[in-house]
Amino acid sequence: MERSGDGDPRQTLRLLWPSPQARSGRGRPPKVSLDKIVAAAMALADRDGLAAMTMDRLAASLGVGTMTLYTHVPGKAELVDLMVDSAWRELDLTRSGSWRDQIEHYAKQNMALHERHPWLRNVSTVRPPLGPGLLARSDFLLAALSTLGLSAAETSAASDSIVTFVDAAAATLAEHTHAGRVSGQSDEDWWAARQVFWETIFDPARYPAIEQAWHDGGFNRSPAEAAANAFDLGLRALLDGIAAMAQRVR
Amino acid sequence: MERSGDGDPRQTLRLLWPSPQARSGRGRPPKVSLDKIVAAAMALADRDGLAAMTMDRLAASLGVGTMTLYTHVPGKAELVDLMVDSAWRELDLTRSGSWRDQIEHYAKQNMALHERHPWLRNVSTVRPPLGPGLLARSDFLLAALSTLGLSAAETSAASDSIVTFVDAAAATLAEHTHAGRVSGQSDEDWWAARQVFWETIFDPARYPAIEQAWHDGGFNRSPAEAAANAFDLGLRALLDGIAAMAQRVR
DNA sequence: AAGCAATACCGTACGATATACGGGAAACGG
DNA sequence: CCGTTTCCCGTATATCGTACGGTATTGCTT
Repeated sequence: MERSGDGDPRQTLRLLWPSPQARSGRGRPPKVSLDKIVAAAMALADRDGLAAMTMDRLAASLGVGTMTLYTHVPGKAELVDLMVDSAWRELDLTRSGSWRDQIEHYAKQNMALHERHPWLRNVSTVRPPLGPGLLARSDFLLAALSTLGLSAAETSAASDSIVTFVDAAAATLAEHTHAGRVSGQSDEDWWAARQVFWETIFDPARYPAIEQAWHDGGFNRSPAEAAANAFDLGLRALLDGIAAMAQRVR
Repeated sequence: MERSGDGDPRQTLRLLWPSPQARSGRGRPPKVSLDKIVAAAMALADRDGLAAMTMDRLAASLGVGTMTLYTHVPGKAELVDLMVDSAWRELDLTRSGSWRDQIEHYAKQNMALHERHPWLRNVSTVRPPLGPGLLARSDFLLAALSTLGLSAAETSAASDSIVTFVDAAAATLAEHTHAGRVSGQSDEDWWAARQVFWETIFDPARYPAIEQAWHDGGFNRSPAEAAANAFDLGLRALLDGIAAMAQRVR
């Protein structure tokens, strides 16, 4: 599969930041609005996965003809961009507590977001749409980190690294939590394959460190628990490291 | 859009770990081998992007009929799985120096890998194919981290968190380094949109922290440089944090 | 030498998908 | 009532992945 999103960025921008031009009143009144299309697309992707979100099905779920969608959106890629920014706008970015509390709050919110919208992990996070959702997130993180006394470049890099880690970890965690419920691929197959792999194929002699970790109980947890632990430990370590850098500056 | 990879995991396993059954000699001799198909697919994706790697074009590049590919591979998803593991097998995992040196070596190798195979960022890293490449990587990381004296669960979580961060950061960096050279989307558009955005749309009053960071020169660097800085700083912080955890255990 | 079994090759056809095109319908102002 | 504007949507096309079934080429057996 490819990645979704990343339509013509100029088109996407125009849709994300609509100029407040009032409708002239002339012409046929719309049956659907852009907002409703995006909302319906998200609902469809939430329920059946991103692959099932086809223009045909989306139009049907709105009770309109397929080509009607193209009066409101230049193409599917731009629509996915809008879905992504709309999702980000759901984040509760209330500020409270120390910078660290704020970052951890962001991490939790991000987890919940991926839980609600599992399709987010199927959309590339590189070169995201420059919408209000993304900007609000950046603003939140930069504000939280700016209290640390790092240089502007370091603050920016720290923010980016947090975004990178948290997004990736949340996506992984959501994948395992949802456990293929919707992912378009039967989870039983995956588990069966995993079983077969460990019992039949895995060669302990060739991968001693893995064997050792297994023996020491490092893999006793379910994949979902393991992902959650990796999320927690990684975030803690990352923030500890950033805090230490700030300490050094003072 | 969508993500590639994630074919039937059982089929993929069978292909990743071929049993050493010698060909009987009977039957028509193959014109192509699985290895050649995977190599050609990677070359095609390297040059023209993953979206351009269609079964038709792949077959043509091998001088074979399209359906011939299906004698060697159950489907495209499985083929992408094989490409991914094959890419990971390119990592040079020579061990030398401290645990930290080893992790940093891994990070550099991973960067180079994404540089060579930009399409990797379009393939989901969740639930990766359990092939030799993935196992070698896990073994390398677990071995490096096992010297720290953490518990087995912590070691495993630390390894996972490093994988999460490094993969995501390397993918982001490669995206910006390649600068749309091949990504299937003209980079000029993106830059133009970015320009327009900052000059026309961005509202400083609404996003004070971003405005402040901009004013302080936090965005003076190119996106590629910024991504590289985020990679460096994030990895440093993450490893500092893990080292501190290990310190505390002793 | 002739038949047979096994294996690989591949042309054709089908269903799914995004979307270009162009005509038709509904509202408004004049 | 007519022209203009805006939106709706049926039809058609190009691109994919791949199911199906027939064909070609080899070694083995007799």
